[in-house]
Amino acid sequence: MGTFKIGQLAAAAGVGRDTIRYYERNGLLPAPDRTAAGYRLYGDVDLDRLNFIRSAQELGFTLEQARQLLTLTVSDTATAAAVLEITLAKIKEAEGRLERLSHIRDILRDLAQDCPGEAPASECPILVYLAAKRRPYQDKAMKKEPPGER
Amino acid sequence: MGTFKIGQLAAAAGVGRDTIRYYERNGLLPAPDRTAAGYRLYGDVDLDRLNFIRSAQELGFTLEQARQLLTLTVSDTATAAAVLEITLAKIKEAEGRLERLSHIRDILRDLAQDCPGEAPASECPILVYLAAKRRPYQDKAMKKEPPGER
DNA sequence: CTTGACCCTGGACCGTGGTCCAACCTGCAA
DNA sequence: TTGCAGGTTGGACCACGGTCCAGGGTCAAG
Repeated sequence: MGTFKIGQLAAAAGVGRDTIRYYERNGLLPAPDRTAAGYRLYGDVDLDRLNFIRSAQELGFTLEQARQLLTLTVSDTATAAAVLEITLAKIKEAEGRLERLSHIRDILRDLAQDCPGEAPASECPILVYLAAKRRPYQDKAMKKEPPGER
Repeated sequence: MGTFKIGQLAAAAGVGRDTIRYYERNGLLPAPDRTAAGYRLYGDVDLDRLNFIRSAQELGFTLEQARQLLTLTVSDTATAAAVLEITLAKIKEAEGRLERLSHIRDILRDLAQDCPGEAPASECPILVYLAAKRRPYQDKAMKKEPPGER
């Protein structure tokens, strides 16, 4: 407990020194006190914050979302509803990804099943599938959100 | 049929001109013939290649993998086994992601369920979860592969 | 002849989450 | 005193898959 320099905090949290400075630059950690020589000084709260961030990342939150969640934890006017909103959005996002991804897995699995090990690649149903005609592209003038599973 | 300039190919494939030049630089499309003025000239095979790439991307393949798959389709010595290998790896990858992601969704769903809409944020189980102590970090000296769902 | 649409090149820039580097300063031990 | 581990800064660089831009050339229509 007490105060650490950046290397100690980094070691305790399992991140790099640069990561801590990066978080500071991006508003995930407050600018810490400094020694006379300019060394950053941290306390247990900072370790807690780093751990919070890591937990949030493991749940798929971006750093920006982690920042928002941290703001809510220290706010004394925020209600749980704000946290719930972020979380519900994350759940929807996860479900969308799950659906797309399991669809992809199903297609790949079916194709792989029919693939004869020997035999020239040209007969492989996977390549046949990929080479199959697509409906010709029509504009829709939509931008954003490229293909892939996300 | 016949030959297009880059803008026509781009429109037909539903990608940007820059994307086509980017693919060329990265070996996904062969360097095309040029007019006397230096304009790129494409044919139907190029459209097929672009469509192949888009299909591959939709199945979650990276451009590098798409490039490998394209190489296999034109190779006359390659066997289906090589394609299968890439595909099986992709399936395993998809399954890993699915597992991690559905685990995340489950946790978020449980937390969201217990979250009281009104009430100060500090009582929200989501924030409580994120603020919970982690087992202190011990080195393991492993690098690579940060947290998150991937 | 000019206009506009299209094409060329090389290079910068985007988001995300860092990582690495040079050049310098500090604090402690031998 | 010197060495070395640690700290400081600003800025460059990584993957990935593009996107955009400036400064020029080309080509057909009016």
